[in-house]
Order: sequence, then structure tokens, then C-alpha cells
Amino acid sequence: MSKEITTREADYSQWYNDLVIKGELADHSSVRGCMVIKPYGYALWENMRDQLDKMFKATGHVNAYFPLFVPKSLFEAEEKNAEGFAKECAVVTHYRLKNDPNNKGKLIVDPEAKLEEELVIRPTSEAIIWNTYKGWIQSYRDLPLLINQWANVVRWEMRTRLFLRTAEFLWQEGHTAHATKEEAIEETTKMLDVYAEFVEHYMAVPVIKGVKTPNERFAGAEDTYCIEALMQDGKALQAGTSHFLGQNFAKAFDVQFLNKENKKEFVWATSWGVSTRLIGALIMAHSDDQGLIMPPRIAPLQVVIVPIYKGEESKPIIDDKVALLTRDLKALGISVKYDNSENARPGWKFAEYELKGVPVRVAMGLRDIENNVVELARRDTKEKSTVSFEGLALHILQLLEEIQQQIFNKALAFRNENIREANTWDEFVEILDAKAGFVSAHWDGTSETEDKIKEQTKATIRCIPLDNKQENGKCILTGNPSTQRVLFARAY
RNA sequence: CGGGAUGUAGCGUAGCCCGGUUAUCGCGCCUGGUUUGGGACCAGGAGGUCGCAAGUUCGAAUCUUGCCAUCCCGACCA
Repeated sequence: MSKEITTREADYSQWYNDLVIKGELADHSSVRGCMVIKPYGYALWENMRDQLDKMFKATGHVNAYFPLFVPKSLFEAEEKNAEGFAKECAVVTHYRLKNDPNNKGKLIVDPEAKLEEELVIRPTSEAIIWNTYKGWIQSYRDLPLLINQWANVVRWEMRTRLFLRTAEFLWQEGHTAHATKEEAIEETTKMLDVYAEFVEHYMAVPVIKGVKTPNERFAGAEDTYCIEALMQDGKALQAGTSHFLGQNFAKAFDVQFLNKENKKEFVWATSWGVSTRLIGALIMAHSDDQGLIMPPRIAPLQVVIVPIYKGEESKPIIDDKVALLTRDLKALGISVKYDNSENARPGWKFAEYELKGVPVRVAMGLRDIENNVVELARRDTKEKSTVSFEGLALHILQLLEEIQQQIFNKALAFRNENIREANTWDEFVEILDAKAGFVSAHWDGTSETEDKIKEQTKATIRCIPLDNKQENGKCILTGNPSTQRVLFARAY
């Protein structure tokens, strides 16, 4: 029983790590801050990626691929962006190794092979992409340009955590160019909606759509929109961002187009991204002390069938019956695995698939076959039921849908219970310390106040919700007048 | 990068303070058999540069120094 996992209560961080590693999503690698995404974890990412990709294409985007390396001179062109990422850039300075004359069998960097210009490994691709767009855009007829890329990026983080913050991570980044400000803003919010739809509908994680304060804004953006999710320990997690970049990058890279009046204008830009971090959100939003809980719509495996053999002669009987079910499930587009491996007994398999979060488990033995039933177990509630073999595949299809809903509803209820209003500083601090979650409070709108609150409580303004109601109040810290509440939380 | 902890077989560990035969135990793994409705049992077997590198010593898992990695708490961040 080396697979026991730490409980959330005992050590939330350890619980999270146990799920990632023992659930076989990912592992630490021998590269500092970088993880190996294992087949089960990668299958999850593929499902997420495929769904997002469909949604991007449905909204008119196409995929392309830009280089991993960004020449330093391009990288520094948009000053705010460069400054924001400068501290966490890996930089390639040489292009060759050679044998170490003083140490046989070892290699050293060849000092003769220094690059004329250093190459920054992209922490994000605005620079290289806008440098490219300059050559692609001349006329208003070239706009809008709606491009996405699936890529890896590197951010040299001080402290890393599996999926939540790794030095290298996988993501997608959309980079669009528009003729008007209005159209660019519309694109920004449209993609935010796509993200919210994906995260809620497929990952079953409820999110709050909002806009960031200047302090939390993406370096080089005019406005950063975000979706914020709440984890079971009461900490918030930024699940995706969509930036309105104004004309900052167009000006930095001199990307202009001729409008219908034959006048030159700078184009308007957006960028938006979600990453493998979403997997961290998925884990922390749903899972329990028995392991992962995968939402059926993106689960790497939706159904597992475990045979309960009784003697050698029972095997072909059960195998044959299972084959019928497997065929029916596949016909409905349900992913299914028949685990008839002999090296583990049923109890072990039950525990294993619970750890991995497979939504539905089917157990079938001779006893069931005699009664023309199976035992169904759902991962989210751990309820078991005995169900007729007739119409079973359809029944499972419905059950998967029900589980998807149930997981979302549970996470939504938790999230909603954990948004609390604070009207005094004491109340604010007490909620953060005793209950965590989101705290909805008035803020005077200044960066100074935001900084002070962060300093004193570690809480940041996660966002100003898009559907915020306007109400007069007094800033929680300074008592200065405020026109709306904003959402504070401690965050990942 | 600052503070704290850890690193012994695939995993979890004993031994380290006080250096001394062949490095302990459990799980897992392999072979054979019996099994299978919630993490099976019996018998036999394989598996170790004690994180890496130097140093002290007749002798280092154990002492010293440096490095690497991981975890926790800060700063930074998607």
C-alpha cells in the first residue's frame, strides 16, 4: 500500500503532490523546476487541448507556430513587456560545446562559440509574433488576423510546483490584430467567454470573470481580463487571461495598416492564454482524500470495467459479456478500459481507479451475469448501484452526464459559500485568516492601497468582476470613498 | 534568492549522534502454485555508485566542505 495519499486536512500541499505523482499525471524530472508529464496526465491535456482548439476554430482562429527563441533586440522592443518578464528569462548565449581539455569525457561551453546576439527563450511570444505580423499586415483587408499557437514557454521561476508553476510549461497563446479598438476589445472579452465556457462546461470548475487592477495587469497590456477559480483550501487560482494590448505592440514593432481612407493607422492587438496550470486547478477543485476526480467530459478514461473472476472457467464467460458492453460504450463515443489483468485483485483495482479519478467503474462477476446486471460505482459520490445489463451503455452515458453536473454543482456551491463581504478591516482580516476564499470589499482604487493590503494580509485583488454592481462604500483600509466592491483572495 | 527540513533498491524506511564483517525492514518486482464481490496467500528469487564530488581516516551511509535535487515558509509569478 505504497499508494496511500496524504489527507487534505493533514497537509494540503502534500495531498496535492500525492495526487499528481501517485495519480500518475506527472513527475519531477532531473531538470530544475521542470516536470515530466506522464501518459495519463498528457491524455488529460490532450483532451483539454482538443476541446479548446475546436472552440478557437469555431470562433474563427487558425493555428500557426512561431520560434522558441527571441533575439534580445526584439524581446526588448516593447519596454513594459520586456521589463515585466526580464527577471525570469532563460537566455541562450552559445551555440556549441566542446571536449574539456582538462577533464576527459566531459564537455564545456566553447568560449569561441558565443552568439553575436543572445537569444531569449520565449516566456511569451508577443515580441516574435508582432515582429512577424509587421510583414503580414499592410491593408485593412489583412485584418483581423486571428492566430493561435500551441507551444511551450519558459519562465525561470524561483519556486515551482507541479502543474501550478513549472519553469517550462505547455500552453496556447492567441495573438490577434484588429483595425479598431472596439473590435480588439470585443475579441478580448469573446475569448474570455470561451475560456469561461471551457473551464466551467468541460472542466466543471466555476469561474468568476473579471478585469485585473493595474497592479496585476499583464506587462504590456492596456487591460487584462481573467477568470478566477477557487480551490478547496480557499485560495484563488487565476485560470486564464485575455489581454487587450491596445496599440502598444503595434507601435513597438511599427505594425501599421492603410485604412479605407488610405490613411496609416497602428493596429489594435489582443493576446490570450491558458496553460497546463489548468490541470492544477482541476485537481484542486474536485479531488478528495481518495484521489483524483476527473470530470467525464475531459477524463482520459471515462469508464473502467473490472471483472470478478471465480475460477478459471468463469473468465471466458465474463470476458464475452464485457465485450458486448465495451462495444456498446465505444459506439456511444465513451472511452472504456477493460482491466482483466491478473496481477491485481479487484479491491486493488477499485482503489487504483479511484485514485486516478475514473468517473464510472463497472464490476461484473458470474453472480451479475446470472441476474443480467452489473455493479456500477461512480467516483464523485462513491455510490454503488446494481443496474440491468439491458440499455446499460445508455444508462452509463446518462450517468457520465449526471456526474459532470454533480461535480460542477458541488464546486459551484463551495465557491459561492466562500465569497464573503467584508465591511471593516477587522472583518476582512478575520475572514482571510479563518475562512479564506474570496472577500468582496470596497477599495479606493489606488495601487498604494492595494500594495498595503497585500503586504499586511498576503491577499491580492483577484479581479473586479465584470457583472459588478455599483454601490457606494468606503475602502476597507483607508476609508476613502469607493463605488464598487472588488474580490480579494490569497492566491496561487 | 533568504529561512527551515530532507535525500539509503521502483516506493516508504532502520542504521548516522558515538566511523569497523555481507546496509535493516515493509510494500512493489520476477518464478511457481493457490486465489479473485474493497488494496490476497504460500514457497523461492532478483534488485544498492547509501543524492553527486572532493576531503579526513588503516577504514566513511556515518565526520568535514562544496554542489545538486525535493518539500515547507517568505520574495516573484500564469
